[in-house]
This record gives sequence, structure tokens and C-alpha cells, in this order.
Amino acid sequence: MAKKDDSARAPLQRPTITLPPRPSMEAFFTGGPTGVSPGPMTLVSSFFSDGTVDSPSFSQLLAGAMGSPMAMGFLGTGSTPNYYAKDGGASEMEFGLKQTKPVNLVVARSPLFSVPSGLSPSGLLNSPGFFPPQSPFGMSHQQALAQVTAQAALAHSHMHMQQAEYQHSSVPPPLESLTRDPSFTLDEASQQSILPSTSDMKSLIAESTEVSHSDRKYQPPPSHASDKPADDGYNWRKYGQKLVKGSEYPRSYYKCTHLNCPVKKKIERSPDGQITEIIYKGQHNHEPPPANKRARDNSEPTGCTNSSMKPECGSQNQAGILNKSSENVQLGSSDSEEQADTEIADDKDEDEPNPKRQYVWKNFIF
DNA sequence: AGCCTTTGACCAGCG
DNA sequence: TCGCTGGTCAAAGGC
Repeated sequence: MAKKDDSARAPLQRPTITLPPRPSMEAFFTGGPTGVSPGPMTLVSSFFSDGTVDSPSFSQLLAGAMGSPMAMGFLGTGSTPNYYAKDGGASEMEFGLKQTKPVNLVVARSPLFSVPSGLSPSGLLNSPGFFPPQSPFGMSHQQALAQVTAQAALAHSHMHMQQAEYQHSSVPPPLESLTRDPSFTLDEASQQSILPSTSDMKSLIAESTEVSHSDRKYQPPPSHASDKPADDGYNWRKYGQKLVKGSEYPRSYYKCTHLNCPVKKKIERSPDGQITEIIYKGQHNHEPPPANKRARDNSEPTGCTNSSMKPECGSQNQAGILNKSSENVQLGSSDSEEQADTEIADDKDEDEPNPKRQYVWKNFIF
């Protein structure tokens, strides 16, 4: 592995957005009723401050996401492209119509988002306060949340956070304000059909959660699993590692260990073990192995660290498919929670099927 | 014993 | 054609 110069750590080529200083993300989760986890909407809403002139409303953001050619391209509002297809491909990403495996999915994370203990991403996704378990349009609330959250993160990067005061008031943002907004319609969301499948999003989010946790208190991973990709329900075997040009960190190559399964994924990790980028490629042609059959280090399958989320974890066997392009949701640099970078872009017509399309989410952390 | 990671070498695509 | 680069192979060793 090539020695890295710290001065070169900062992303150089990716569009970035610098966030103004803000209170800890922890505060986002402390405003609700005692002992009650905030709903996804609450969480998302927390990203927005009222009265911020240059901050689009949640509805606006949502509309932008829903209206973009690829809802994954959450940024249809002219913001810095933060989500783009790695290699244009296609897809059958038809949420609700074909929820299966990810063709290519890249996940990235950042310390921007953090999920407090007791509240897993899955929990957020399943919160009844967000979307109905399944919209009549075939788009799950998880998928919608993924969209909204990503966009929220983006929006967050454009505004000055005022939650400190907001959170202290212990009054969670009203979900109604979001759900009532005319611009917020599941119909629109479902029509975009661009989000990764439910299971994929869970995986992505789960992975992000792992990172966020590590941010709080980094602990060296088990020696044997030191380079294990974030668990997404499948078993992976590393078959290569390389320092690619333009990448800040070495990239590891993994294959799904299932017989004849063509799925691969590439993961970039920072020196401290944090995943900076994950790229899924291909579609699983099998169901995720049962928890007891997964790799020995998968003690917490799918990133479900909260026992209360077990049922959610179980739903993961619907190998999600991410056929739409998406890439780079970069929410914050690794060295500062005060910043968030977001990249989303779609470089091709999402109607074109392309099994090779890769999806990248960078530094997307809850 | 089986599966994993590591790592240098090799291969293919592209300009 | 050549060099660069990303991706993959496969031997060796570890757990």
C-alpha cells in the first residue's frame, strides 16, 4: 500500500460542499419524547432550519429529488451534482416492480449523520412516522427515506444549522409539515424508480451506521475481519486490493462467495478503517444466506445493531436491486463533522438497461 | 479442513 | 504500438 500524504487526503476531484459549523448531530435525536426514537421524518426534518433564506424547504428538496431523472439524483435543484452513474448502465430499477438485487451500488459515508444507540437506520426506515410500510406506488418508505435523507443531507450542506436551539426546545419537527406539503407525494417518488431496493438501502445505511459509530469511538476491528466489507447480508471474499489513481485510499475487491454469484463490490477505506466508498456491481442470483450461515464476523447482520430491529433485518433477504445509476453521496469530510459533501449525478438515461452500471455512495453516513 | 486475507503478477481496455 | 490504469488471478499463509 502506498504511503499516503496527509496533505493529499482531502478529496480533490469530487464536488464538495462545505457546511457551516453546527452542533453535534447527536442533537438531532434528542429532541423527541423521552425514550422515543424520532421518526425518519423527524430526523430528516432536523436537517433543516427554519428561516434560513438560502435553504430550500424540505418540500422543495423533496420535489427536486422526486423530480430528478433519477430520484437518486436527489439534486435536481441545481446544486452540486452529487450522485452520478459510474458507468452508465441501466436498469431495471423499478422499485416496487422489481425489487431485487443491486447491479451496482456505491455507498459512501461520512461522519455527518449518526444514529444514536437504540435507533438503527433500519429503525428509521421502518418508523411509522415516515412512510407507510409500502406505498401504493410500489416504493417503500425505506426507499423514499433514502431519497429524502440523502437530499436532506445535501440541503443541510447549504444552510446554517440552527438546530441547537431547536433541539433544546425538545420539540421535534412536525412531520405533518412534510407530509402535508403538496410537493411531497409518493406518487412522484415512485415514478422515479431510481432508488436502490429496500434491502440495498438498508445495507447502505447500515454500513453508514457502522461508520458513524466508529466515529464516536473508534475501535479496531477484529483482526480477521479487519478488512471485511460492511455486512449487507451476503458473504464476501476479498480477492484483490489496489491503490487506484485518483482515489485517496486503497480499493479492495470483494466477490460474493455464493456459488456462481457474479456480484462484486469495491470498497475504499481510509487508513483508520473507515469505509469511504462502496461500489456494488452485478446482481445477486440468490437469496442472502441465513444469519447463521454468514461469515463468522457477521455478528450483526445488515448492520442491525439494535435488537429491536431484528425483524427488519430479516426482511433483507429480498436482495435489492439497484439498477439505476447513482453515485457519490458525500456527506461530510472524514476530518470534520462540520462539513458535508454531496455528489449525485446521473450521466445517462436511466431507461437504458445496463447490468454494468455501478452505484456509488460516498461518505454517506447517518 | 475449509475459508479467508494478502499481495505481486498478469490481463485487458483505453488514450 | 506503447504505457498507464483498473481489475483479476492465484500462491502463500493465517485463522
